[in-house]
Amino acid sequence: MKRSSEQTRGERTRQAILASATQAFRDRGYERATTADVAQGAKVSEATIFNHYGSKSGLLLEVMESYYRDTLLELEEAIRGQGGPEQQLRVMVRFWVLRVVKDWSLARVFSQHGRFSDDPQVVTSYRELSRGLTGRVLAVLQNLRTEGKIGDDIPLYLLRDVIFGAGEHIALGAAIRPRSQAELERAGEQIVGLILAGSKPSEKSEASLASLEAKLDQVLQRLPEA
Amino acid sequence: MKRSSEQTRGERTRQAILASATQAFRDRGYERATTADVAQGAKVSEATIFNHYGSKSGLLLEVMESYYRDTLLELEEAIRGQGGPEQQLRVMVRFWVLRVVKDWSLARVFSQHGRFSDDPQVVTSYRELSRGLTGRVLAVLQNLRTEGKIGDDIPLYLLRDVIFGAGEHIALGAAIRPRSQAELERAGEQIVGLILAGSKPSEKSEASLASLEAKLDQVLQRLPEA
Amino acid sequence: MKRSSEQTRGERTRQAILASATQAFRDRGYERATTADVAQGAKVSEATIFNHYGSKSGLLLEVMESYYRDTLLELEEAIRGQGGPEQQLRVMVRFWVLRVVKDWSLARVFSQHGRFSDDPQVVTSYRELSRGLTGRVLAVLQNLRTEGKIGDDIPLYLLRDVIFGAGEHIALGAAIRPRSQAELERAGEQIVGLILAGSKPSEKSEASLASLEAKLDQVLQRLPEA
Amino acid sequence: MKRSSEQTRGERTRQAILASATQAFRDRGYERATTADVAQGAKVSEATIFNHYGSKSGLLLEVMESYYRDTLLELEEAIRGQGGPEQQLRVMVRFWVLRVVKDWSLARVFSQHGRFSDDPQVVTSYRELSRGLTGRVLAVLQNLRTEGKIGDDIPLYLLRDVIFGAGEHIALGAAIRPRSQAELERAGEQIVGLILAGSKPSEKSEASLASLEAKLDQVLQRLPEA
DNA sequence: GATGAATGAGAATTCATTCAT
DNA sequence: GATGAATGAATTCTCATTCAT
Repeated sequence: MKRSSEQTRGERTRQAILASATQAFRDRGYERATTADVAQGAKVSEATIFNHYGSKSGLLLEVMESYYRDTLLELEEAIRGQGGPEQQLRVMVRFWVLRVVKDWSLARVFSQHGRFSDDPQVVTSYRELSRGLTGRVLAVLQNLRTEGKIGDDIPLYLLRDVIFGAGEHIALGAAIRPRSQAELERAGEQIVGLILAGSKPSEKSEASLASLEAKLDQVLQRLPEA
Repeated sequence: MKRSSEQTRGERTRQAILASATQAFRDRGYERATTADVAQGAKVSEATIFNHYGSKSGLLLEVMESYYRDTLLELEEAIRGQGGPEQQLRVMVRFWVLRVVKDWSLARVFSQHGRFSDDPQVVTSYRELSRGLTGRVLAVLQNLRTEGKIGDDIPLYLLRDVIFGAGEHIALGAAIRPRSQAELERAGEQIVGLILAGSKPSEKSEASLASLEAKLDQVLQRLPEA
Repeated sequence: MKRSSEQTRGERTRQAILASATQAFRDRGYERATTADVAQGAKVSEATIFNHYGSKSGLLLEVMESYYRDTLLELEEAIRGQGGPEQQLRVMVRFWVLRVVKDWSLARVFSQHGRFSDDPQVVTSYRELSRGLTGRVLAVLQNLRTEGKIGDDIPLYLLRDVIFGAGEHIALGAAIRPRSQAELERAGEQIVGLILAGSKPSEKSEASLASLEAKLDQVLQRLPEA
Repeated sequence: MKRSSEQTRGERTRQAILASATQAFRDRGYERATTADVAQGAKVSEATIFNHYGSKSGLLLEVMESYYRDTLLELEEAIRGQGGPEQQLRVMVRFWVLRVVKDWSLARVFSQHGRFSDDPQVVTSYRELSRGLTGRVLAVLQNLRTEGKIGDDIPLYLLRDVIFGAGEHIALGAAIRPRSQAELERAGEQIVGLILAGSKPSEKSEASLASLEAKLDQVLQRLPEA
């Protein structure tokens, strides 16, 4: 009995369990999702789950890792070939808002248990994984600062917190009063707008307008009167 | 055996349970805090808890209500007598950041179970209570818009989400790398700065753009026709 | 609803559980006796067992302590008022043989898990308890040595091992081919006989021979010449 | 790929499993040694164990048989060419003490499960096997009795129980306070000494000496003073 | 008002065993 | 011969909840 894909039976089972667990954690949270739920969802026996993942927290670990891996891959994909850091930031924030709206519950499970799990591996792994994501954003913010688009007086971590925190709260609101994709993208744009406008070096922007004006004055002086 | 305060014995017991439960939920989260923990902390038997609060979720309900009531009271206190809405916003954000850093775990318990509890009363109540808090912020933001300090193009709920979301993420970061009170207050200031600067109506920059355009018109006039 | 004895309900339940557990461990051994078995035997729910004893190994601990306490008490009772150490030893060995025949399985559970339990309390406690018992025997052996009835060349611990080991093996044999109480008491006597005869200082038998010879000389002197 | 010995692959696998199982039972006891442990130790899959031995208790059966077979062989080897039965007894006891000290845990597994296994084959087989061993000792004791070195009043099974029981208890003590090989051999000698001295035909025994002495005293009283 | 005592309904985890390949 | 994969049946333990006193 062959399969088109080259997965072994075991591999397929693992995937089924992982998918079912992801769903279960999303729907019911970690503690209320039981291994029996997951087994049922994956159409395997509970014992099979333990054969593959060792423990419930081992399952969480892999759900987390797989989820972050995918997310990071999609994020890279989304910003590939985007021009400057500003454009990258726009894409990232949009991406993040949409993603967190879709998967808010899951993200919350990760952030809760990634911090407080009894299983130290979960904690360690979560820290690394989430750093992978936020680090990506911090890097772009750093580029923007280098380009002079973000002032020196505001710490980047704060902007990062604004991005991720606002994203989450939008998701949270969206859970109660659903919003269209367009609205969400717009919200993403506006967050970026807020950040760039609110944190741009203040003297400088007015300064450059002023500098333009000064140059125009020079042009005017050199031109004959109308 | 008298008591200076006029609480009955029952009332004192209720308070002890409430305090213990608050602590337990803060320390261990709702699911992992057991009624036995709470009973031990309050130095009463488990049965007494059920006499007073009927169920574990009933206990959560009262913890939540009592916490929000206190918080809202303190918030009102803090902004009492503050001048304009801008100043009020500053105070509120600073208050919120400090509060959420202190009680992040508890806030998370509320927000998690306020949304997903099996007990519908908890859900209903949470919605109202948190609206009470965010509504307070929205009102001030509305005032700022009326004063022309916030542009029409950015929805206020987004600014609210930025405030609350950023606050939470700062708290979250502070749990790993603790920050001094001064730093936190500064972060609060900067969030307000970001919001006000980033969302201020664009007349100002339009003003200088207009001035530039006027000058360009002059240039065009002085140049010979093509 | 009163009880003739002054035990509380809880106390009665504890006793019932203890009795049932003792029986279950005796009948099936520790690992194969389940907490469900014990609960059924005590006519309580499984949860009640855990309320009272905390864990299965906690239950074993108390079964062990209670059993040793009783046994030691009965032993003291049995040797109370017995004359010299030799008589005491006889009583003890007889007691021990009868006891171990009756409770061989239980003793084996203790000795197995008292040594290899994962629960360190069980191990510690077992060591103390069994020392209490064997110590009693060693003390009597020591007295016998002081009285010159046991030679210096044989270590007492060996005699102790003979007593306890032979007792167990008799019990073991009795499990296959049952023996009457009289037979068992006789076996006890014989073990003591073996020990006293086999380990008595060798000079002594020569001494008494010498004493006999001396007396015979006296007799000869008093008798008329042939 | 050749092998010097002529074992087939299957045979080699069987051996590896047997060795690993023996070790596992010794280290962890029957119940707590899992088939997974055994498989890991033998570097085969769990399924292979079942191919070869059918069940866990089938595995125990073969471990037991193989162990007793080896032990009996070594015992025969040890007493081969030893002179009289007394010398044979000495060798046997010494052998047994050393062996049981080394393999006390394993012996205990056999004796426990040989008696109480659910698998009747294990029980039957254990009975035969252990009879093979103790029978060997009984035979020698019988010879000693025939030689007049053991009195008629003490049953031989009791002496056998003393030998095996004392051996086990010495082993048990040695597990806590390790003893040198010399000490153990000495203990073996002393047990034999005890048995031979303690059970030798009673003509010379102290009881009759005492009785003789008593009669002499009577004679002396009836005789006139010298 | 308070509590000692008891419990039902799970929960995760273990483990010998089977079977298709 | 060997094994990867799967599983049924337990098993210990937890916890909110009830109720007689």
